[in-house]
Amino acid sequence: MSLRIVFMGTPDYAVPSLKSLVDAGHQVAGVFCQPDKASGRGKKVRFGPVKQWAKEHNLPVFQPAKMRGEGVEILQELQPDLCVTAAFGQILPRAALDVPPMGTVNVHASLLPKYRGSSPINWCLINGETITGVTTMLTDRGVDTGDILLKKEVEILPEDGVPSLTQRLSIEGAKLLIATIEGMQSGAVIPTPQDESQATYYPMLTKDMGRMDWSLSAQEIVNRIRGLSPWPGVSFASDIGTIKIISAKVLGQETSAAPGTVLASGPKEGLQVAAGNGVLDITHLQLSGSKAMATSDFLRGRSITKVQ
RNA sequence: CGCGGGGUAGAGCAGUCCGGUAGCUCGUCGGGCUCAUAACCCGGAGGUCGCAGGUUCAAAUCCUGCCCCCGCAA
Repeated sequence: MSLRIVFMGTPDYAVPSLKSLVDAGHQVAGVFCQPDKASGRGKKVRFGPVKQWAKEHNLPVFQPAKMRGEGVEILQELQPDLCVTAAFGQILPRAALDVPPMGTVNVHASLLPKYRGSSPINWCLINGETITGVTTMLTDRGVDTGDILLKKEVEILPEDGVPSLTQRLSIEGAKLLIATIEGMQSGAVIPTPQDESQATYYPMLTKDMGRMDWSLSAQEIVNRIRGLSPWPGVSFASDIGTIKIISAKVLGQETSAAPGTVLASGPKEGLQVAAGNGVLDITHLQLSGSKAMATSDFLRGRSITKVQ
């Protein structure tokens, strides 16, 4: 049976879920996303991915600055059976949660109750997890604390960064969402409270998390590079300016050199730096103001002798 | 008008302020040396200096307009 649904989401991660609702034949009565912000070079206003997609498919878009008040009024007028959220970026007030009779389903990019919070994908990578997943849950007043509906595991590949993992999770999330709604309608899906003793919460990322700490092990540094890409990234100061690491790997050797010591730097050797444990081989980097490139290319025209 | 960096050989850069022979590292091609090499030596090829116009005896360099790329900030 087709439902009348209001969708709330903003970035790329949310698009497949929205699309799956439309493809499944549900009536998407409205799409909420964060207000447009002047962004990018030149301060141009550009639409977020969800708004873009919604516009292209002639779905009504609403962008209240705050859900409380104005947003809730719009929601009430839309009279949805169900609300679906996916990386919406706003916490819904109780008045909004009270609107849809069937509740508000959130598509969260982790295996709840682990990795609650706004940046689960980043944190999984930072912590070096090998398995993550997506969870559908009934939103309550806490952050990612509602009853669980369905979960699906997703493997994290060694070469995964935030963009690639986000893409796979968003697709799995979209499938899980459809299965969840079907299950709710048939009664096959039973909301299950989260095990609070297993819960973990991770905060939003901040810019200063991207500062390099050479005392970490090479593997930990690699994990951070993966989990903090593309923003804020991991960067360090060098004798020629601030350098952001695009990708790096752990070199299979030990060193007694102090963390932060440049062990090799050249077009052929690449850039090898001693970490707290092991050696970091920086394979792709980007000098501030310049574009990203392979380290071997970069070192044809520049040389790095010191890092901090 | 948010701030800023950049476009020069296949790649990455210097040269531009102060106009005057197109330079460096790597790659590539040929030759040499070595038990050997991400080693070394010798030699060569390869560039409308982003595009268009202007100034000049002379423009990568100075002036004007345009195109494209990137960092910060948000």
